[in-house]
Amino acid sequence: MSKKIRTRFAPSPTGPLHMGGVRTALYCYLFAKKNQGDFILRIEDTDQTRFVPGAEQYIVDTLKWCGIEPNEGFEFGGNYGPYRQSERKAMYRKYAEELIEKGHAYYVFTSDDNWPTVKEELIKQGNPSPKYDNVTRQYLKNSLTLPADEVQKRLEAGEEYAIRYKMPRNEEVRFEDKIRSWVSFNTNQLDDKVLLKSDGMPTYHLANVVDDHLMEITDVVRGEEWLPSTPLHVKLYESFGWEMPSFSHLPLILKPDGKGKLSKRDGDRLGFPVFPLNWTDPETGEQSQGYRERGFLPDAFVNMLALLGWNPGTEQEIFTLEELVEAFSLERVGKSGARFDFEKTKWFNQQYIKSKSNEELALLTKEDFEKHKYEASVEKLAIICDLIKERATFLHEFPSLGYYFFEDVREYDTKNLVKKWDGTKEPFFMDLINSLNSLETFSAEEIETCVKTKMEAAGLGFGQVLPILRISITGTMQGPPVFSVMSLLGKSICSDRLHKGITLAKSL
RNA sequence: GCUCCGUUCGUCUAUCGGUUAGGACCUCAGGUUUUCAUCCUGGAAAGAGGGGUUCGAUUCCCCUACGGAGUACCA
Repeated sequence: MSKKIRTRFAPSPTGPLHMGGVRTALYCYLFAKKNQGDFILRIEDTDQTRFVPGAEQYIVDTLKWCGIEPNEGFEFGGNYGPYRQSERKAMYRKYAEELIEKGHAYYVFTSDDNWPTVKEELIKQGNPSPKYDNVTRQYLKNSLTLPADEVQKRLEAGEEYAIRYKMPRNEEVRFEDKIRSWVSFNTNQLDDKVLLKSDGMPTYHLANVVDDHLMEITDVVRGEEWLPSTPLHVKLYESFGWEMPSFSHLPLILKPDGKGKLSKRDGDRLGFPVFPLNWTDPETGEQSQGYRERGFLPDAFVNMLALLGWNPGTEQEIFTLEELVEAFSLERVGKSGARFDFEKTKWFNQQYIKSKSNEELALLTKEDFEKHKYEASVEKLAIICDLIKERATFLHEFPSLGYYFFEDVREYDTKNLVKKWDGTKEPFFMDLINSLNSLETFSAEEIETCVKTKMEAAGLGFGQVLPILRISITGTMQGPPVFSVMSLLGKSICSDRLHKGITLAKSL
């Protein structure tokens, strides 16, 4: 019996969760669920200077909206807490010191740490990125170069210090990435990363390894930007003597045009959201629109994200969350970055809107209708949704697509009305109105047969009658079948609008 | 600069040495629909370049080019 699979999503609360982050969370979730495992949310807030109020709640809200709720974690409970690293602060120093005892790390006292100045000097000399590494540390002031008794004295005096990892020289570090297969680095390229900062907080590197171990994480699924620091994490596991999790580094989501990864700027520039939910920056008050508020269904958003970088190897494109869980595997995640395509994203949403039942849509859009002061029962809304859903890409389009069910025609397509109208048709339409008024049930079928018989009797064709009818009723040549619209509108409104339409036609 | 990762239609991608290189978005042309949308049919559209290995490479290896990420007491 192998260990239970446990994955974690570990964002830092520095702002709204980017859609790339959501995708990482989604893949973590899918992988865990696929293997009957647990999905955990851990907040990585070890850099307290970058904390943004509201960001943690945003993460929680996003996961909930997407339907990928953690089994345990921040705000979700569990036995491995606390799940916020700032609340775990006290425990990290012990682990850093364990490394020092084992000879894998060393102290750097803040008071005489000459690295910042040395580094600046090296940059001036043309070294693009000087490293605090196994060579330079010999010439820098730290517990390796200071006399042992002095180090001891300073420690006892309570001097402030940071702890750095002592990266060994010329060692090959290999690890297997589930997406990229074997990756190797030489430690000579690596530097002595800070493990514990002088404020007592761990850096990501220490915290992530310690917490993943303590939380019994079996599979680390994270963004590609972590690939270069993975050898350090591997060395850390080795130094502690801990079992290593598997690693999977996800490719980036790229901007639709040009170069580089997708950023908030691209969304503003090209007119699409990059965040799942609305976000107001607490500092600047700047607003960013979310997918939810833009009228996207969470399942469509999730489906799109899932296929951006992963594919099942079949031609299926529409997946429920359950189906995604069933079909998912990390091995089928692509290696290269995927350019984001908003057109395709819209297509997904359209597919999901079409596939929803009329009742679901009614419930989903009720609020949008009410925002426009359009009140109707869910039953009636369902009928309206049925008529317009194939014409909608976004949820919020429903009210405008069906506004004429709630208020008078705002704007007439006079161009087409003029084209189709001539005075000789007036008697026909007056007669038609009378006949319609005498109809029993005013059902779509009944209206249609009525119009047809009248038309035939008068020797008129669809093309001569329908456009006028349609424009009178809805103002436009576009839209759902007129007879259904008329039926829903009812006899008296139709009669009124027809009269109005004819009057308008005559005046043009 | 250095390290690592990557490279199939405009975009997302399938292909695990032999295919007319398949699908989807977009796009174009038809058809259904009184209109629009939906839907259906069809078209256009791809293996970065150069070397190998092989009877045979999109597929395996190397080089080049290009792209990306990292290079903080940020995550």
